[in-house]
Amino acid sequence: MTLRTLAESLGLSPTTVSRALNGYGDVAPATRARVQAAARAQGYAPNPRARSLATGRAMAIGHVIPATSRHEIVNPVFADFIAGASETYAAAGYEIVLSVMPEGDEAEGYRRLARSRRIDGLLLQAPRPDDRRIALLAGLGLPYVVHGRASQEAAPYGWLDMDNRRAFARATRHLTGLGHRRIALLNGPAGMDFATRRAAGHAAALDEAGIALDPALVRHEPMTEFYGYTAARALTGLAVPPTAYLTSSLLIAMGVRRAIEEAGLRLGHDVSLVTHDDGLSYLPNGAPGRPLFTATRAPVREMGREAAAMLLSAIAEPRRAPRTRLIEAEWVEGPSTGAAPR
Amino acid sequence: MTLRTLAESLGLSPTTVSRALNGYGDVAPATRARVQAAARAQGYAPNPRARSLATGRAMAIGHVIPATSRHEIVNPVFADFIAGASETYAAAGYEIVLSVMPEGDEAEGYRRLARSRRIDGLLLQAPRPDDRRIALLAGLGLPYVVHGRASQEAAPYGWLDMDNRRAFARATRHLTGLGHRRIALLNGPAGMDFATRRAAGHAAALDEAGIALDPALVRHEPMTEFYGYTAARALTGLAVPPTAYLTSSLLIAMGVRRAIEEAGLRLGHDVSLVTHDDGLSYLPNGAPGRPLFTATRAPVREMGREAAAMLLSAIAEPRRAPRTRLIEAEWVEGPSTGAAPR
DNA sequence: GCGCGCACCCAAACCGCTTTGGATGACCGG
DNA sequence: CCGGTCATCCAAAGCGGTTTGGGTGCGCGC
Repeated sequence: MTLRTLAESLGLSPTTVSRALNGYGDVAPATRARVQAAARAQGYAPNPRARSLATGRAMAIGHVIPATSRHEIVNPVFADFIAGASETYAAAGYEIVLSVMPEGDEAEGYRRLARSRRIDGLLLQAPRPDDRRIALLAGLGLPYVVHGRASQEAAPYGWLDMDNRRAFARATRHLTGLGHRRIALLNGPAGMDFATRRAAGHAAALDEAGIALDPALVRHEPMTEFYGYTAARALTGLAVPPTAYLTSSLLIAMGVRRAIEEAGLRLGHDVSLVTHDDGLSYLPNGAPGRPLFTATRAPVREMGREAAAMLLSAIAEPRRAPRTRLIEAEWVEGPSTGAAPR
Repeated sequence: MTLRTLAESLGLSPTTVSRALNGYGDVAPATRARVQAAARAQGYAPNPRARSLATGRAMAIGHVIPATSRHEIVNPVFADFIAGASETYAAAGYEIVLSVMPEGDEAEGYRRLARSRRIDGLLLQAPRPDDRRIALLAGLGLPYVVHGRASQEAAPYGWLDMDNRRAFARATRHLTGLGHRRIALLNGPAGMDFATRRAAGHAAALDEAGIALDPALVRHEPMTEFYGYTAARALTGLAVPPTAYLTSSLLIAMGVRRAIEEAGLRLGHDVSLVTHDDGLSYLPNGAPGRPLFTATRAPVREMGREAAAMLLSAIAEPRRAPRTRLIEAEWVEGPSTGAAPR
C-alpha cells in the first residue's frame, strides 16, 4: 500500500493525494474527504523513511545511553525521564531513538549521530562538570537540550536542571535550624555535576551556620541501598557520630535507615535524615500524603516532559537563543527529622 | 556530503563507490582502498534513511513502552533490560526505537507500527496471561520476541522467560524444608503473567508439602518498598502470623525487612525471607559475595542481551519456527533464611 | 466577447542510496 | 586473429514520499 497505488485506486495523481492528506489548501473539500476515507479504508500509512528522506526531517529524537560498560550501573532515573519525555514527543508525532554511545571515541560517536540525520535533536543526560560533549554538540548543528548542567561550560546552551545547590542548602539549613551540627552528606558519584552542586549547597549552608565542614562526613558513591547502609554504619561508629544525614537518593536513605535502626537508634529522634526524592514511579517516598522521609522533591518524569518540550521548540526555531530552565525542588516534611539530641 | 559528491570527487560513479563501501567483489582492491580513504577523510556517512528506503531494512528494533497513563508505574526492569538489549543491537548495527503505545486502541497502534516500516522487529515486554498483542502481531508479519510469556496463548511464538514457576516453587520448598508452614507471598500485580506463574509455583510447592494455602497470606500489588512494609506489618499482626515471606522483588523485600525489624523480630531467625532478584544494576542484593537476602536470581540485563539476539536471528531467518528460551534462576543463599521457630 | 483570477489538479524533479543488467577492455587459448 | 572469459566499472531504474511550477476550466467584471 503506497501513495501511488492509493492514488491509482482513486483515479488521482500522487501529488493530489499527498496534498490532500497533508492538509494543503489547494484540494477540493470533497476530494480531500474522498482521499481520507480511502486511506482509512485501505489502511494506508505513509512510509516514514520515504517521507523523512523527502522532507529532511526525521521526526525522531535521540536519547543517548552513556557508554555502559557491561557491569556499570544504569541510571535509574532514565526510565521515568524517558517516560515523561515520550509523552511530549508522542503528542508531537516524534519517536525516540536510543543510541548507546561506545566508551572510547565519544566525540566520533556523536559526530556520526549528527551526520546520520536519523534524528532531529538530541537529549543529553547525566553531564559532568567539565563535560566536553556540550562544546562538541554546539559545533555540530544538531539541536540539543541537556538534562542537568555542566558547570564548567561557559558558552550558552539549552538545559533543564533542578536547583541542586539550593535544595541541598535548604535541607542543610533545616537541619542546622533543628540544632544539628554534625551533618553527614551521602552524595552521588563525585564525577557528576549534580553531586558537585549538592555538595556545594551543603557546604554553603554549613558555612552560613558557622559550622566547619568535616570531610569525614561526606561521601561520594553510586547511589545504592547498600552504600547508604555501609556508610551510615561506619559513621555511626565514629567517636562523635553525625546526628543528621543528607542523602542524594531514596535508596541511600533506605540504607541509612537500616543502619540507624540496627544500631538501636530512632530515626527522627536520635538521628535525622533528609533525602532527595526524584519522584520515581516505582520508588515512592511512602504513600501520597504520608511520606517516610523529609525530602526535597523534583519529579524526574515531569522534568522529562519539560525537557522534551524545550527540545522540540529548539528544533522548531533553530536560531533562537538557547533556553534554560531551573526547577525548584519541593519541600516535603516527613517524620525523619527532629530536633538534635543533646 | 552525499554518495554522489563523494563519487564525483573521486571521478567514479555512485554505483562503484557504493559497492566499494559495501564490500562487493567487483571492485578493484586499489579502487576500494582509494574510496575508503576518501570516505574517511571527507567524513562521509551514508544517510540511513535513504539506505533503508532502498534496502527495505530499517536497521532498527522497536521496544514498546506499555501505555503509561500519566501516573502509572514505569517498569523498573525496563532500563536494565534495554541496556542489555542495546549491547546486542549495537554490535549488529541496529538502533532502538521506543514507541509509547497509547492506551485505548492498542491493536491499531501495533498495526500502525508494523505498517510504518520504521522497524525490522519488535520486542514485547510485560505480557499478561491473555495478552492479545501476541495473536495480533502474529498476523502482522513483523518479527517479534516476547520477554515473558502469555500463558493462555496457544499458538507458538518466540519468547524468552525466566522459569518463574520453578523458581518460586524452589524457594517455597526451601522454606518448607526449614520447617516453615505459614509462608506469605508478596507478589507483583495480579494481571501480570510472571506473577501468575510465581503464585502457581508457590501453591504447588505448598501442596507438595501437604500445606493448605491460606489466601490471606497472598498479596498482589505493584512492587514497591511501601507495599512490602504495609503488607508485612499487617501480616505480622495476624493471630497466627507467617514465619516466612516470599517476595517478588528486592524493593518489596526491603519493605518487609523494615516491618519485621520494627516489630522487634530478627530476619533469618524469627522470620525468614526469600526474594526474587532481577539483578538490576542500581538495586544490588547486598554486595558481591555478600548478599543481604536469600534469593532466586535472573539478571534482567543479560536476558535483554539474549532476547535481542533471538530477535535478530528471527529477523535474519523469517521462516524459521519461533524459538523459545527458558532461563533457570540462580539460587543465592543469604542470611535472611533460617529454621522455622517453634 | 475577452482577459483575468481562482480553484483544482498534476507531471516531473528530487531526497540519497542500492541494485540490476549491461558495457568495456584486457587477457587467453586455439 | 578471434571468440570467450574475467575483472571492473557504470547508467538507469527503483525505494515512497514531497514539492515546484505549471496547466485547465470556470465564473466574473467590463
